[in-house]
Order: sequence, then C-alpha cells, then structure tokens
Amino acid sequence: MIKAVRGTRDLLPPETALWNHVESVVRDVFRAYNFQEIRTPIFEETQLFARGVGEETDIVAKEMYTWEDRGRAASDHGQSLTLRPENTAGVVRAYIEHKLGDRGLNKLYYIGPQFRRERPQKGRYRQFYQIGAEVIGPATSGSESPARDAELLEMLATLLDRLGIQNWNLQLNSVGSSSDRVRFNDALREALEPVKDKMCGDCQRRAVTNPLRVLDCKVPEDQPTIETLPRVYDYLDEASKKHFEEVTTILESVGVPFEINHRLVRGLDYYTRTAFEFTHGALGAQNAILGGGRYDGLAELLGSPQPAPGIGFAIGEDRLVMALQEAAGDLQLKPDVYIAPLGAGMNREAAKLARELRRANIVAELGDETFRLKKSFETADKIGARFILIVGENEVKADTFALKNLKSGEQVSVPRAELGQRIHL
RNA sequence: GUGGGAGUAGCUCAAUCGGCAGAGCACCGGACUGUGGCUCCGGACGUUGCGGGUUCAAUUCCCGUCUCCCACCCCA
Repeated sequence: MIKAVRGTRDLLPPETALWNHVESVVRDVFRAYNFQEIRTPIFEETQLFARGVGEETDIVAKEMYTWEDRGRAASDHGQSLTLRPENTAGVVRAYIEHKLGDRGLNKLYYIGPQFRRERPQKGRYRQFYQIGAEVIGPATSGSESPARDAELLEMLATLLDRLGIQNWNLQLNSVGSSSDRVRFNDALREALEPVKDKMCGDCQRRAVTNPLRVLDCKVPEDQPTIETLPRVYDYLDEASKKHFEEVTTILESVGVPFEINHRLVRGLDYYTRTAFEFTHGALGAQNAILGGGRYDGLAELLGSPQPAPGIGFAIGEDRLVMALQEAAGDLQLKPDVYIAPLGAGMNREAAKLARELRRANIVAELGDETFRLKKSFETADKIGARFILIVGENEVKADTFALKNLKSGEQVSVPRAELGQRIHL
C-alpha cells in the first residue's frame, strides 16, 4: 500500500470543515484591517531562503527540500530550487519584483502549505500550513511606525478571540535593530566566554554559532547562569527603545494583554526590533501557535533598491486547528434534504427536483431508484438530513411531493413550487 | 539528527507457556415490496506495518527496517 509520506497527512472530512471555518474567520478579520491576499509560488530559488532566512539558521542549514532543476532550457538547468520553508521571503521577493513599494503601504496576507524536513511530532509536520500577514512599504508610507506593530498584534488578539481560542498568551520583546543586535551579540559572547563551560552542551554550541539562542535554553541547571547574562533591552539604541515603548503603550491603551519576555528570541535571522509569540497550553511542546516580528532590513538584503521596513507573523494553522479541537466539538456539514426516488424511472424526476432545489441554494443529497424506501430513510438519517423528499409515481402525477421532517417526524404533502420555501424554513 | 513508547478488521481493543487470530462499534443483506432511529437473524471483514531468523508451529521469541506517538533540538 502506498501511504502518505513521513510528516505529511491527509485532512479528511469532517475535520476539513473546521479548517474552512478557521480560514473563513481569518479572511473576515483580516479584511476588517484592510489586508489583501497574496499568493506566491510553492517553490523558489534556493538563494532566496539562504539569503532571507539566513544560512546559519537550522531551517536553511538542514531542513529544506532542495533539488536541482532539470529543465531543458540552459537557463533552467542546474538551477537550485527549494520548497518554501516559510512565506515571508517569498512575499518580500514579490514586493521587490513587482515594485509594490510604488503603491505605498502594502498589507498582505497568505494561507498555504510550507515544507521543512524535521522529525514529525505533535503539532509539527513536514508539510504544514501557515496563515501569515505582512505590512511592508517604503518608510515614508509609515511601514516602520510602532502603530503598525500594535495594529498587527491587536488584530491577532481579535482573531484568536473571534475563533474562540481560550487562554492565549502574548509574549513580547525587542531584539533591536541590526546594529543593536551586533553590539548585543558581542556582549553576549563576551559574557558567555567565562561561564559557557558549565552550561549544557547545546548552550556551548550556541554560544559560538548563535548566542541569542542561549537565552531560549530550557535546561533548569542553566537558568541561574542565563539570569546573569546581559539583556537585549540594555543594548537598544534610543530609537529602538522609543519604538518598543510606543508599541507597548498602544497595546495597553487598546487593552490587549501582553507579557514582556526579555528572553524571547526568534530563530530566523531577518527579525529586528519587535518580536513576539502567542502561546497556548495543551499543545504539547509545540506551544507556539504563532510568531513573528519586524524585519526592517530584509528587503534590502534581498536586493531592493529602496529600504522597505516591514512586520509580519505566521500562524501555525495545524496548531490553531488543534487548539480549537480541544474546546469545540466537530461541526459536521449536513444536507438540508435527502431526495429519495422511488421506483423505476424516478431517477430522472428526482434529478430534475434536485436541480431546482440546489439552484435555490438548498443542500441536497440524491438517492437512487434502486434503493428500497427503508434504505433511503436510513441513509437520510445517517447523513443527518433535515428532510427527506419522496419522489414516487403518485407524487410525480400530482406534482406534489411527500416531505418529511426527520427530526419531528412530521410529514406533509407539498406542491412542487413550494418545496424550496418549505425546506428553507 | 538524538532518546523513549507503540503498530492486530474501517475504529477502539483482546488473544493464557509459542498451538485454528477474536469481541464491541461501524459496514452490507434479510425479517420489513411506499416510511428511518428500536429489535432480531445472517454476512463480509486480516499479508497481525514490512523483511528476515529460530521452531514441527511465531501476533507471541530474536535481528533489521518503516511508520506513528512523546520528548530533545528547532520552529509555526
């Protein structure tokens, strides 16, 4: 038997109804904030992620699905391509390629699959779905403003509330501008030098490769040491400090609860200044339901002639759906009516009725004339239809049909022209 | 990539010391020829994840492998 490959899965009904519900609420909420959808390719040139996400990140170093193109054209041949491991780089590439900066401030969102070759785990798959949004534009369009950070965070709080996610928790930090980061990294390395030997193996490695990640360490024995390390906040320049304070001030005034976490760092190289994560319990170890931050230098890094500060986030849709399954029962999609043709030649009559009703926006399931009436009733009951409509010779002659409410048991004779109205009630 | 647990019918799970692979639910048919849910009767259902080894005999013991789950790592 051929099975779905490791880390991928089929989403089946009725669960897909929940996914559709989530996506529909998402589109609705994003619309209120004037975001519009962008769709970028599933694969891109490998270079885009190497430069955008960062060569040193785990994602680029060991988790990407990369292959060499075998296109016929010489220009295709040998080109290194990669399934997108995240969507921000693609959006920024599109922003540059189509000169979207000329439109002013862009508020874009996407929903789609991403790919990383990780060991599968609860809430972690090799093909997973992200819902993300990006606010990006020339600095003159206000893209750098803390008002945009706060707006984005407030939108996320509204979205989670609207979906009925209970007990989410917003963690906020500033990781500084790129120059702040350089100074902070140096300070961290220096502070780690004398103490790293007594830390865990992972931290000893991080101290060299990515000192910021030491702050994220969960090993209990390392916590006292980590407490003595410098804080990012103290290495922010005046502009970054002011920016961060304005974000928190707006959040307070609009009433979005948050927690400042000086240790919050992000795993992608492009993040600057505001960094955040929404967490949720009962998701296992993968408790981050969404994460994001500002990326003021990314566009230039990817070759934009003009600076284009931006901020964005990505929601783990798989995790979001998982969090909703804990609380909500499954919403099952049920038809309004089951049409039961009864006897030879009735399929054609039933088909005509089904067409009429469906065009009147009624959800109809169609039976088969070879079924005995009892079987039709059982099927109608099983799929949860509200009504069963019997299409037999008598009914067709009279152009009046037996319509039974399966819940109440009430059965009435309804003229053809009134069926739609009767079922809509 | 590392560590731990688990794989038996569509689903949830049994199977004594190594001795004919089972139950409930679900499914199909009948009782019941134009009226469902209840009941009764019957039916179908398996490469015991896969491959190898030991044995007269393997779901059971051994080795390998794959997948899933949990955790680390990392991230969403």
